[in-house]
Amino acid sequence: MTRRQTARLRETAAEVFGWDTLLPEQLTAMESVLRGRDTLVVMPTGSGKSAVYQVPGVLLSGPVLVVSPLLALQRDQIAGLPQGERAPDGVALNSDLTAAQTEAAWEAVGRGDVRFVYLSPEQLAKDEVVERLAQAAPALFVVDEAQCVASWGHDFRPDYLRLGRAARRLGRPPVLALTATAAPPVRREIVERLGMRDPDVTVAGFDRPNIRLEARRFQEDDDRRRAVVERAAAEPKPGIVYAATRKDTEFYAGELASLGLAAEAYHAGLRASERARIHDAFLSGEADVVVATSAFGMGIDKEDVRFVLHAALPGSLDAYYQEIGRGGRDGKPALAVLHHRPQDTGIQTWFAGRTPGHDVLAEVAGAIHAHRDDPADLDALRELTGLSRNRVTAAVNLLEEAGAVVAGERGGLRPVPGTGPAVAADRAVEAAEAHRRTDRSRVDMVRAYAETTACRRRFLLGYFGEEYRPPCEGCDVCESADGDAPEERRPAHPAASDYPVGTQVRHGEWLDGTVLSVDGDRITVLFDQAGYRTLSLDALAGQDGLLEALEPPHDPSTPP
DNA sequence: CGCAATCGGGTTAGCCCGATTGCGGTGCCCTAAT
Repeated sequence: MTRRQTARLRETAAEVFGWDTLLPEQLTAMESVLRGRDTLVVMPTGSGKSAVYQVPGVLLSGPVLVVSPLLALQRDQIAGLPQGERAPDGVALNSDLTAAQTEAAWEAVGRGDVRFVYLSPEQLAKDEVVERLAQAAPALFVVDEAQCVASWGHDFRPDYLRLGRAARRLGRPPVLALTATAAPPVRREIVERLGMRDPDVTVAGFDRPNIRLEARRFQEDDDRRRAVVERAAAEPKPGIVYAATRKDTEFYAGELASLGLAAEAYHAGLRASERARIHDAFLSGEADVVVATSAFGMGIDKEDVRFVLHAALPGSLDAYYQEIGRGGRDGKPALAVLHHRPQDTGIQTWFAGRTPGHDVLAEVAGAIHAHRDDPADLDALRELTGLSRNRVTAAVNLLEEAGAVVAGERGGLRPVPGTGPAVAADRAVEAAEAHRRTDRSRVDMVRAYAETTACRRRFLLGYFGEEYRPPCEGCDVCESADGDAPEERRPAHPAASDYPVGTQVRHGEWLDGTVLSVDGDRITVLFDQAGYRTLSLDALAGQDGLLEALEPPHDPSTPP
C-alpha cells in the first residue's frame, strides 16, 4: 500500500514535474500528505518544499489551497508550475485581479479546472471567499512560509491567527505547513494556531556549514558604520546588507555607491515598480549590493549570494537565520557578519512592544458584549468601533486567546459567560503582555548570540533545537580559539546532564519551559510565559528545586 | 528604547544646555481621485 503510494509519488514527480530524484525528507512528507495526515515541514529554501504539496496535490481529488503571504510569491509559484498535458493549473485569488478576472478564476475553480488556488490569509477572512471555496471541497490546505503565523499573526497581519478557523469552515481538509526557519517554540505555535492534529513533523538539518559566522561589537555608531561599509566593499559580491531603518538603507547604499559599487537601497517605502527593478537587478547580477530592511527576502531565489551583513541587531534569531540563509545557497563559502551596538536592542524592543492597549481591547469587548443577543462579526465590529480591520482582528484574537470571547460557526462573536468587558480586557492584556515578553526575550537571545564567547554555530543551532559539537571551523570564536576549543575552556557543569536539550522544566518564578541549549554551566530555557531565559547552573545549585526537570524529556522537534 | 530635531529658558555671545517631542518595520485590501 505504502509502497504503491510511494511509487505513484515518484512517478508523478518524474512525469509531471520532471524531477527524477526526491529527497528522503520530501518523500516522507509527501507520503504523509497523501495519506491525509496533517504535516509540518521545516526544510531549507531551495530544497524543494513546494514539491511537498505539488506532487501529492496532483494525485488528490479536489483543489489544493495554498496560503501565501506575498502576491509576488503567488505569482512566482504559478509561473513555476510545469507545462504539459498532465500539468496542473494554478490561479491566484487576490486584489491584483480585475472583477472580470476574479470571476473567471472562480468559474475555473467551480468547474474543477484548477488544481492549485493561491491566496493570502486576508482573503480567507472574507465569508464569500470561504463559502465559495468550501463548495469546491478542497482536498488540502497548505500554509506556505508558515513562520508568518508566529512572526506576523500577533500584530502585523492578524488574519494569520485565524487560518485554523478558516480551515475548519472549509470542511477541515488536511493541513500542510511549510517553512524554512522555525525554532521549536515557533513550530509549536504553528501547530497550535493552525489547529493541526497529531501532525507528522519533518525537520531537515539546520546547519549551513559553508556560511561563516561572525559578530562584531561596537561602542561608537560611526565606527560601526565605517566597518559595515568597508566590509561590504571588500568582500566578494553579490551581497546583502540588512539595516534596521529605511533611512539607514539609504545611508549605506549612498556610501557604497560613492565607492563605485552598484548598490541599491530597498525598503517597503519604495514604489512597487522601483522595488521590482531592484529585485530584478539583484537576481540578474547587475546590482552588487542591496541594502535593505527586512522587506527584502522572501522569494529571493539566488544561488550565489556571497555575504549577508547586518548593520544592526535583528529582532530575533529566527529572523537572523532566515536572512543569513539567503547566502551561499550554491554551497560555496559565504559570510554572515553581525555588526552591533548594545543600544541596538532599543529599536527592536520597541518594535516588539506594539500590541493593542487596554482601551482598544475594552472597546471591542464592550461592543461584543453589547451585541451578545445578535453576535457581531469582525466587519460589524469594525463599524461599531470605528477601528481599522487589523486592529479589530488583533483585539479579537487576544480576547479569544484569553478565553473571554468565542466565535460561532457563522463568525458571530459572543462573550464567554462571566466575562464582562472589563474582565475580558484585563485578561486579553495579560495575553498581550505574554506575547510581548516572548518577543522581547527573543531580542535578548539575539544579543546573547552576538555576545557569546562560545561557538556561534552551536549557539544558533541550539536555538533551533539542534545539538552541535564544536569546533565548527566556520565562526570567529572557534577560529580565535587557536585549536583550543572553547568547550574545553568552559567545561560542562556536573548538573548539565539533569537538563538535556528538550527537557520540560518548571521554574519557581517563570513556571513551565523547555531547555533549548546547554553551554558549559549556562542553560537557555524557553518559558511558556516568560520567554527565553539563560540560567546559570552554578546559581541554581544554591537554590534547591528552583528549576525542576519534568519527565520525560521530549524531542524538541516534536510539538507536545 | 534610542536618536535627532525642535523648543524654550537663561543669558546677554550670537548660543549653550536641558527638556520635550516625534519617529522608527514587515503587506494585504479597498476606495476614491485621476
